[in-house]
Amino acid sequence: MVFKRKLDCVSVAFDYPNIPKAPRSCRRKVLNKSTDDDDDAKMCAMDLLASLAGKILEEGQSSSASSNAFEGNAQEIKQEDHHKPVKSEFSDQGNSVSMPTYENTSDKCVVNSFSFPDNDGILERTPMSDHKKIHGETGGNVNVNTGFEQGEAIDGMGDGGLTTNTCNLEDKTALVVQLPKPVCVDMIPNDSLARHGNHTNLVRDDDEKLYSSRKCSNKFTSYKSPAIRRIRKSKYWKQVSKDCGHYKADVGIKALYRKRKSCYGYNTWKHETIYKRRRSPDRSSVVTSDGGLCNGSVSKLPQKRDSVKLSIKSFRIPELFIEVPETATVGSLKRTVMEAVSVLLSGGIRVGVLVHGKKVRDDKRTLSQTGISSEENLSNLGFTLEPGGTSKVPLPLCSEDPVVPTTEPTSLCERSAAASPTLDSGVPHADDVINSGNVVDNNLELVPYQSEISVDEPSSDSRALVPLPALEEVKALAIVPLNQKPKRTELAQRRARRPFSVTEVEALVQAVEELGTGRWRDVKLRAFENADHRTYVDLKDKWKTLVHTASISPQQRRGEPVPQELLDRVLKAYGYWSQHQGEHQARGAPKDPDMNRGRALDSVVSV
DNA sequence: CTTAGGG
DNA sequence: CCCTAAG
Repeated sequence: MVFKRKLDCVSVAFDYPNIPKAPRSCRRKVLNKSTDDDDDAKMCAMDLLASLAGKILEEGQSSSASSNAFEGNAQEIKQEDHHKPVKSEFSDQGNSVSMPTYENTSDKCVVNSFSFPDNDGILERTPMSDHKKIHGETGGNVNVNTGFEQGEAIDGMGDGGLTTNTCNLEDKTALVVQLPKPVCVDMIPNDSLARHGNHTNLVRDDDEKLYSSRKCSNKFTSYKSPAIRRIRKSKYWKQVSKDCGHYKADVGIKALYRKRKSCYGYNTWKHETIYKRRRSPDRSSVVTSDGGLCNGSVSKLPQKRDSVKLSIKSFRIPELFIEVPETATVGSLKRTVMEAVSVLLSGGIRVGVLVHGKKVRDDKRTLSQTGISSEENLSNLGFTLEPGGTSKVPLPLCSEDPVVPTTEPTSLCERSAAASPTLDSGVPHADDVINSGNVVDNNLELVPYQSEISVDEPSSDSRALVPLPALEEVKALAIVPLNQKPKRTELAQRRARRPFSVTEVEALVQAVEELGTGRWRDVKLRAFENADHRTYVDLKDKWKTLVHTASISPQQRRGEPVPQELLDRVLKAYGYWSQHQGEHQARGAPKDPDMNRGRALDSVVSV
């Protein structure tokens, strides 16, 4: 019961309903993609904890108060949040990284770690450049550390109880969710525990350093028009990659950028799923999400006296990249981190149990059979978090219109209004907004670093990875993510394809006829001012293909057929402007007779 | 930031 | 659609 409450509490932490959709992306897909033969249940973060606990507990305290507990906790948390000065979030422990002086408004950071033992959350930021240092000079492979590499280090407890103080990874790139204060999983009803659960203080992990680098900061500051807005990237990102010194980071950031920019990413929060699971009526001490774990499998232990008590001190999750404009509120920052974590965890995580450093794969075995008992030296017990859980949530689709903010449908657990004024609104508040109105663009970027991992040569990357933990098992685990879904990643990074409609083509042709082929920005402004997803580069490219299309035989054309009439105009304009470079550059439709002579230009569709 | 052009 | 070089 007690432990249950605790779990609920934890779960609550992840339940952020109305979070303004940060760019979710397909990364999530990656996370969910992994398939494992293991019987390990695939579960979400909360479930994870629950599972662990349940697995180890001898007696399945079938508490039925889950729902209530859950809600109750949620409430409390909200209050807590409310009372907590925003400031403390970052200034605690003096460890918190003081924000360097940024010149720009937005910074991309790597969240190396954060923990949430009690109630405070401290987020540290790390500048890419430093990030590199931190992770060693393993080249751009640092990121490969995606997975949950391993867990271990269990601090035995003398009093018969088992305390798994840590379940973390060596990987420093991992985002650490730590529960410094042991979350006791104890069968013995204990109010203190329950209370404890409601007051989680975030404790900063001193081992993990996060920095911010101005290099990684950017200039997504004040855009004026959508057109302009959507143009800063390549250079910028390039810079970042250079500064950061590693490819992976570059990739990740780019992805972030894109996502933020136009919500091309897929909205993949799984809050809903998480929530549902949590709410599941038969959700007991053990979560059985995918036929994986079940109470039965772990309640073999003979008697109560042989029960095993343990507490999981911390879990570490893969590194996350977060981009937050300086103008963002603390609240949005919180949400960002929360979302990142939620996505990551909900994406699918499995728990591995290590006994004496060896992974126990047989879920059917009892703890005692496995050597886990109160009489054993529990320090031999370890847990690992493995990516690879399979999410059942359907892949999110890319929102067609980036301008339309997606509001979290599942706001069962209302977000604390106290956290930030902007919290309850799907739409960022003024202080959150950088751009003129594209909500999406203002959303924070979160990308599980893991998903950013190698794309082309996973094998080589994994090889060059950061030093892996000593344990063989651990190594294997660490590599899993890499080999599991490397390819997918690439796709996620690319902007979704959006074939031009005939209408768009027409508008483009029209504009080019009037402006020529060397003024894409103007074309954009004139004909695609409101098409945020069409950059002038896109238009230029489209024109390029149009010219090509018009030059080939209809049989060779693909995709939605473009009316020959338009193609004719394309060639006409192409020919015209090819001979009149520099002319009419000023503006206005070309009056050159040649242009109109060949065909009835006058019939051009107006606006 | 824009263009222009190759990938 | 991406990336880059160049202005």
